[in-house]
Amino acid sequence: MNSIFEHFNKILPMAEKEVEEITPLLKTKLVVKDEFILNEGKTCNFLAFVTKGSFRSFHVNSNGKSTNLMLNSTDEFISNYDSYLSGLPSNISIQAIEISEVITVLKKDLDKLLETSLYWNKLGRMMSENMFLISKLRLESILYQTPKERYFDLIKCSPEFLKKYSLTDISSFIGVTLQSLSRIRARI
Amino acid sequence: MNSIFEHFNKILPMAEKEVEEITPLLKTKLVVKDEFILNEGKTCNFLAFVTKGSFRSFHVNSNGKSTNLMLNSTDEFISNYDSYLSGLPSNISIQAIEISEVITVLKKDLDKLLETSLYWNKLGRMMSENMFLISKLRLESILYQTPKERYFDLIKCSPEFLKKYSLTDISSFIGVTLQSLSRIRARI
DNA sequence: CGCCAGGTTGAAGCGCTTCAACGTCTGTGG
DNA sequence: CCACAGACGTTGAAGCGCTTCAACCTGGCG
Repeated sequence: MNSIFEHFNKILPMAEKEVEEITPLLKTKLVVKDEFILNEGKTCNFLAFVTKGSFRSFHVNSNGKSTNLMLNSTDEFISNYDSYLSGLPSNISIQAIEISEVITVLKKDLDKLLETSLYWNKLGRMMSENMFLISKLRLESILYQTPKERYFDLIKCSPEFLKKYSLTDISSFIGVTLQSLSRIRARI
Repeated sequence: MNSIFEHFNKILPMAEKEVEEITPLLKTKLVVKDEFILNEGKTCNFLAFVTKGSFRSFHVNSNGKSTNLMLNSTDEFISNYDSYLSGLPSNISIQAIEISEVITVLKKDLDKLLETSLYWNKLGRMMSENMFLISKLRLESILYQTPKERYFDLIKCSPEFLKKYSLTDISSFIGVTLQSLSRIRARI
């Protein structure tokens, strides 16, 4: 549980009261390689915090083409946040890339805290803001940059990406085929 | 002021107290055609609610290519929300497409309300959630769909788009050149 | 009338996709 | 210890869609 408390504390320091409120709501879960923690078509009724391993969130479009929306690893939250917020079915699936461990909390439990607690509303607002910033960064890189620029920015800003994820997953994240990424890498 | 109150009330009903808190912070502003209400490089220290007219938010990349991030019209908020949240310089400019009117509120004033008010924290969280949903929808349409699909989805879901905005602005919003959009439209 | 903004159309070129073949590394079973 | 399969990545060739540069059309306005 410690890593998720540290994470919350970094965003907005918790008092004793908040620790007591959230602790009974948290569940630790082991996930095997290739296991799905969310399936397209189901509503995402939880948030999960990665304590070990890594995950890919991907969408399959009407032509059967699969695209990685997000790649996430330790100390990051994974969920289909729009399905979580709206209660609508998820249009993405989330799958473990390797053997992993997550801490989960259910929406129905968090919603109870949001009714009255200023702390959890502030934290919720800050987390939504953060989700927004991540989503907007991703949108801007797709809108403003070429695949080549996206790749080189990615490995410049977070070189560990290449170690954490396969080129197949990275190419899908960048929005090109594996072959194109291979050629982008070849002509350095 | 009425339209922004209606907007807030739709998201989360206000009590007398909240109306009194927010009213002195709101300023109405007229904007002429082509006027910038935010310039790239400046920090966005306000939120603006459109009561009349329309705006485009656009980015100019390192090659000088300009791309419309958002197109907005009446009863919508405009701001560079990430610059607003982070305090960092904006990477986009916001320009009036036609003669317009907005209601603005400054971040420093809103931040004061956020310190103590449960209402404004709830509303802030819901607005962040909404900004996130908009940004994610946009990201997904760019990531998962072809320009052709984006265009036809756009005019199917909001036919008024074609009346509100020029094809030049729409093409830049969709992420193709004006010429390509023209050809997409031609081969129906 | 002439100008200009907004949109269309044509032709050449480039980048990404697709399909396909081929390397390379790793784990597994004979 | 070798043979083989399977996952992952590279490379080749053909094709398609978008871009670029350019010419042209049209309606609105001074």
